[in-house]
Amino acid sequence: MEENKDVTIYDIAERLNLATSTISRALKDHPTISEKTIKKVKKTAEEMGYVPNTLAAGLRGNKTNTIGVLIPTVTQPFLSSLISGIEITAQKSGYYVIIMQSHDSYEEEVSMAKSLYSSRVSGIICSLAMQTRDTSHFDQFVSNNIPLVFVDRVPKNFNTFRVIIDNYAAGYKATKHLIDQGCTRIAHITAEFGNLYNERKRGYLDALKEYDLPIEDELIVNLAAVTYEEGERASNQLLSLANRPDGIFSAGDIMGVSAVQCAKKRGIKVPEELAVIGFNNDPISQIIDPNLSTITHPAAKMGEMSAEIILKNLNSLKKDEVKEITFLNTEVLIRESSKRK
Amino acid sequence: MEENKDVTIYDIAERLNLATSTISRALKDHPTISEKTIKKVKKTAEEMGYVPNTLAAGLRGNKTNTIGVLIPTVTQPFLSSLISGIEITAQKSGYYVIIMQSHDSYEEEVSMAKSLYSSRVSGIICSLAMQTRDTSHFDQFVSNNIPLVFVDRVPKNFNTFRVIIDNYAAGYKATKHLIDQGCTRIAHITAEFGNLYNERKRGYLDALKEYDLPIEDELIVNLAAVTYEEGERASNQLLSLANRPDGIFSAGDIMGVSAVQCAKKRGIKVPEELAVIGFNNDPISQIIDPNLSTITHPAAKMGEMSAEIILKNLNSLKKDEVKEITFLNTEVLIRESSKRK
DNA sequence: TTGTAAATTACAACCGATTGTGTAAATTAC
DNA sequence: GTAATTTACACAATCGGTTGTAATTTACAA
Repeated sequence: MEENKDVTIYDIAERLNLATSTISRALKDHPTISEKTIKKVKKTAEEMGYVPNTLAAGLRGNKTNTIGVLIPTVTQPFLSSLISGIEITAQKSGYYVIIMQSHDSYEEEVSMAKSLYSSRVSGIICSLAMQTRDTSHFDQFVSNNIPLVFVDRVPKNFNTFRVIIDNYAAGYKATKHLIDQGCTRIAHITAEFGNLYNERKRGYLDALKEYDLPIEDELIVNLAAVTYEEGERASNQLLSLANRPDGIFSAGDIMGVSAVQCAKKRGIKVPEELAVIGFNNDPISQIIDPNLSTITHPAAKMGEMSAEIILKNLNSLKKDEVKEITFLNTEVLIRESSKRK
Repeated sequence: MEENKDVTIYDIAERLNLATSTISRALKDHPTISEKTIKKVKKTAEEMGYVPNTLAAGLRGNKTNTIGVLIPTVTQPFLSSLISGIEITAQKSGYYVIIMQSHDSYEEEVSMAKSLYSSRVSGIICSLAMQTRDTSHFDQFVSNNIPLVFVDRVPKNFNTFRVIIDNYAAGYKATKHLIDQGCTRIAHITAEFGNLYNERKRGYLDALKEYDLPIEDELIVNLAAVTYEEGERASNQLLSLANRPDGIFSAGDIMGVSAVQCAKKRGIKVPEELAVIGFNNDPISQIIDPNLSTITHPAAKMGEMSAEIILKNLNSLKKDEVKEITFLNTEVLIRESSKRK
């Protein structure tokens, strides 16, 4: 049984009576190799079915043309769009993307960061797991000048590139929109972890303060998980209040959608009796009836930016340099669930 | 500026006055190394901050503990769930997943297959691009005994592992369900490419034949793309017919959802005047009002199975062996959009 | 024709882990 | 106490490109 042994540059060199170094250089259009030789080598390589061995090249050069992506999960619309943006941008520059899911677990994130380092990724893009408090598992990248970009869920005290939206401003804008629509008792559904949600909440609180609207504990529900079921629980809780809110700003579309559906089930009219605005502009927000107003979250764009930052800093990175933070725009997307005027 | 040079087994060997071979074996609990030595080596490795170099190991062993995943896009719910299933299963066995998106382009798929081969993936899982007709770019994997699994969108004449659902049966079941609900004039929205859609359509046609229901060209719409907009176009076309259908079987949930929404806009009652069933059980199918009946598509499970097949066949693969096809179950998920009885 | 610069290609070390084979030391057998 | 095993580790080749430097050839002017 003939094992199909891979064709290497040695085989090509032998066939053409050239040195392997010449083959190697010819294949990448090195200026010191003559046109004729380059053409000849490429043709022969093609004929022999040569496929470069990325591992060998990576080992020698200690780099791999691979960008590691470490995110909680690939199944959330925001994150899969993020990946898509990263992948497309990386692809254009001949880079691969290797994806790992932390499933929001700190332990998995640590282990995967190690794995990514071990496979010598050229750069790493990460959105932190919810459980993550300590980020020292990323130190190895920094101390070895491997570009590291945090996206969306970023650590607070860590000097790396960050690509984020202004969650505070977005939270403020969302709340302000409800106020503009005439809401006077506005509830907030959020999650109990992560700076990201805190910022949105801060925006919510500041908007209420600015317009002298009531800030009450019973109007703020902290969820343990961002799921439809949890959102349902929160919505029911809010809509059962003696003094029911007339507006809900939900820090995620899933919860926003569940709020709309809960209201419908209870015969509460949306947006007349209850205006709802979500966050993210997930596909479901356009499907629900009435359509869910929301805050746009430029997922693909954030992916592109992150990948571009990696690519730009592949060689030029310096350990102690201050890394910039990239803010992307969000917009209030007014749809039926909150349009009263 | 001190470059943090990576710690290698050579460094450990020097520190302990042992041979690199001993270090290498000790780190993986090789039986010929004594307990004491193993303990000592591991402790020192830990202390020195040793991180194995996956590339070197891969080059030497010509294997990489990496599974390549080549799919049209990561942003479709079905595919992101598929990835998730693959990733979780691979992870358990210490395998990484490297993801590439063909964006349904044949050229990109060819180029990416080359890339994956070039990076010496241990196995590859692929769902074909819509444009793909010829699959010879996968021959290299077969001839080099690299396990190859096609999922969902699989080629017809290619002896490899395949993990699929029975699209014919599913199409039949969906149509049969509408018939059971009393529909007598059933339309079908499908896409104009790929065996997968053809099979669903075949099931649809056979169900109609069996119950002597009309099969008419005007009731079958072939879309050029699986998007909401196209679905909307198709739905409007169907609902404008002089002899309007009373049931629609859509080969995807996106189109099913758009059908429901079109009907609502036109004041056609769902399910009373129009029963709709989709395909895939995407998240949006649960959000739309009325909820969309659909066919379950076990995405995560298919991912798990595919990864398991790869893992099982890493070493034992033989070129000309016949590869089995794995069929997974689908079920009719009856929800409001089609429930008349 | 000779000399010098430029163009082209060859040589060989290197990246870091793996592994077949060889060997010295330790243990057991008789 | 010596031979036969067993145990524990060392040696060195290997995987396949990459790259600094040396060597050779070519080109062209003087």
